[in-house]
Amino acid sequence: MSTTQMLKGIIDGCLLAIIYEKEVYGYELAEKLEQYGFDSFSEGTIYPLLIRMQKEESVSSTLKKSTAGPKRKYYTLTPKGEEELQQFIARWEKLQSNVNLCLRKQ
Amino acid sequence: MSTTQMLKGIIDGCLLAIIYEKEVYGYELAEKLEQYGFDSFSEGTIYPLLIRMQKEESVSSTLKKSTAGPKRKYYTLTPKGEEELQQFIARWEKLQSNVNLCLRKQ
DNA sequence: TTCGGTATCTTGTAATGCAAGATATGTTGA
DNA sequence: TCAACATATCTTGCATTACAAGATACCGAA
Repeated sequence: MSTTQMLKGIIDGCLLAIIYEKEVYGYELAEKLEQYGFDSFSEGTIYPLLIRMQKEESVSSTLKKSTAGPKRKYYTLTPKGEEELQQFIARWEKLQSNVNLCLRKQ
Repeated sequence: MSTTQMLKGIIDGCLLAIIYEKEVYGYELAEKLEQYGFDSFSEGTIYPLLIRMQKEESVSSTLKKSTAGPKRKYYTLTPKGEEELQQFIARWEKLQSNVNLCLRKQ
């Protein structure tokens, strides 16, 4: 993952972090991101990302019955996903530092 | 500018911040970004951005002779650009806080 | 006069976030 | 019973983006 991916891929990292914390399903992820202050990540953003991440073997999923509604697809991190989370954190911290260097000057 | 633009448009904000600090030309901007820790923003990224920002009247430019080489196009912020810089700073701070909320949990 | 460094710009590509909407399941109440 | 609603996932198509690669041009010095 290059710097490009970093700039564009901030949500990926957030998803990894939330999944790491606790097994969650897609719909729940959208709600959590909103709780954390993001302005509305539609499912049109999240589901394709989860599918991609599963194809890349960063997450795995299992279907479970819901109390109300169709089956939920719960996601957990694979070892590869955990590694990617660590790499994301490192890149995110570098990005923060770089951008803040640009801004501090004024 | 939406959240999408925010995620993708971090470099825009950095350019605005650097130009605000001091009149600069494109080639110089690429060097500064590298100084600040960014991993190599090629001119293929920066020049199209500057052209777009000028079209949107966030920056204005004047040509000046160089000590060595072709004329340099020096950029300064317009009032609109200054306003956008302030908006970028606000969005950047919100983004930092949101992402760090996701990460802090683990 | 040619070579290397400086400087800007263009073209084409892959990836991204998302709006919009399709699809499916379960609960509830009229 | 069955219509309405909330839950839940997935797909399609679009505009934007960062960037690699390379074209163009100018200048000074060897």
